[in-house]
Amino acid sequence: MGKRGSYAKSEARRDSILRTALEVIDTEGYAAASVTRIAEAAGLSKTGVLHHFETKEKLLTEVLRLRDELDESGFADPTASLGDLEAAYLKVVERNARIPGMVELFTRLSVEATDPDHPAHDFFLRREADIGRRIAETVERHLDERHRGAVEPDAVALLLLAATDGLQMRWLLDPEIDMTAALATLFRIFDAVLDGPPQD
Amino acid sequence: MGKRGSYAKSEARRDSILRTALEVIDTEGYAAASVTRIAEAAGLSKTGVLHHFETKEKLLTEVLRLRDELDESGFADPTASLGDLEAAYLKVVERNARIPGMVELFTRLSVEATDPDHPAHDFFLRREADIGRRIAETVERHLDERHRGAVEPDAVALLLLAATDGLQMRWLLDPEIDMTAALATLFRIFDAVLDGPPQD
DNA sequence: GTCTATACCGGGATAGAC
DNA sequence: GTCTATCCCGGTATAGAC
Repeated sequence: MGKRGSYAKSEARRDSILRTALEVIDTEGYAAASVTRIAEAAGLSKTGVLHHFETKEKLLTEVLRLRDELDESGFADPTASLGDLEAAYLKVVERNARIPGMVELFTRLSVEATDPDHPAHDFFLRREADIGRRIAETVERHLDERHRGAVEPDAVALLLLAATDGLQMRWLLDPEIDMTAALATLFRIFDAVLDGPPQD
Repeated sequence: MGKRGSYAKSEARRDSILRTALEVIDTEGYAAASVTRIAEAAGLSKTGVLHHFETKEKLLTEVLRLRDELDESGFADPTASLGDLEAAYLKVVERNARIPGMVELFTRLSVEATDPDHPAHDFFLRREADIGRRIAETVERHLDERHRGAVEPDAVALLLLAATDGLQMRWLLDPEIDMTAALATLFRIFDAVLDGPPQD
């Protein structure tokens, strides 16, 4: 040992780079998601940044991971109600609607990561599974309080996530789209079905 | 004048190239969506293909436009019922679930075309508006028969389109996903709400 | 282990030669 | 109008300073 200091420094550097990248992309848009620009903003050279993350793709994957961590505060709660979930979810989407750069980064990486060989492939697979499971659990619990069997929680979770991604893509194409309103409508529809009379 | 024959020939060539491209992508996947491969399959040189379409992006945009034409037979009918729409819609998605190459092309272009300067930007803007309007009209008509005011048709159309795009993206990431089942569930939920008691 | 300098590669834009 | 030369830029690989 005696290397402890180095590890700590490296960790701090990585974190500092990621937070800088996050901010730069938020304020300057997706165009700022270049290694050069991020390095410049973080106060070191391009090579310096790459020393910590190896490739651009890995760096950006970590940026997304950090963003998720910061966003997650809301719907990580396993005891949340459906209303809590909706509120937390809409809050995140509403915030996203002000940072096209980050949404674009997320969407582009989502598509790239479709390739099983892409460094972010596993990240997205896990991410979708994790968030989906948490949503499904909340829906499941909601059903306990009323009546079961009407709708499969997994299907609701999948639809909610897919609709969100699709809306973000569409919003990038046409910023006039009101993502929050559309998702609020979807929640309202879910509510109507989940709270409706039990299926026979 | 005197060039009439050329125009006709050029039109025929364009069409033949597009149909070849469609088939090649369907059978060989997204990797086959290269100008070289398409040219080869269509029996002319790369330059020959580009002579008719200028850039790869414009060529691929036209491929998507042709695919839409071929798919549209189903839900172009302005007198269709909600059930008809659902059947036609699910048929298209079900077919897509067998041709990852075309879905990948569509998804990738969707994201690229997000840029207002992209040659396919207007195409996608118009496409989404057109299909959305048609869906909304069908929903609207469905509401006439029962009760209005419960849900805005435009919101339903937007959600359906967004969910479809999101599901396709997710399916590319994880082919285990059953897109058709998920969309069938969404239709079922829409039905439940639209057929429910009028809102007060 | 952290970081810089430099050079390389590929794509896209630009400009000038023909 | 085309073809080529050149340059810039972003990402990557290597050598070496500290």
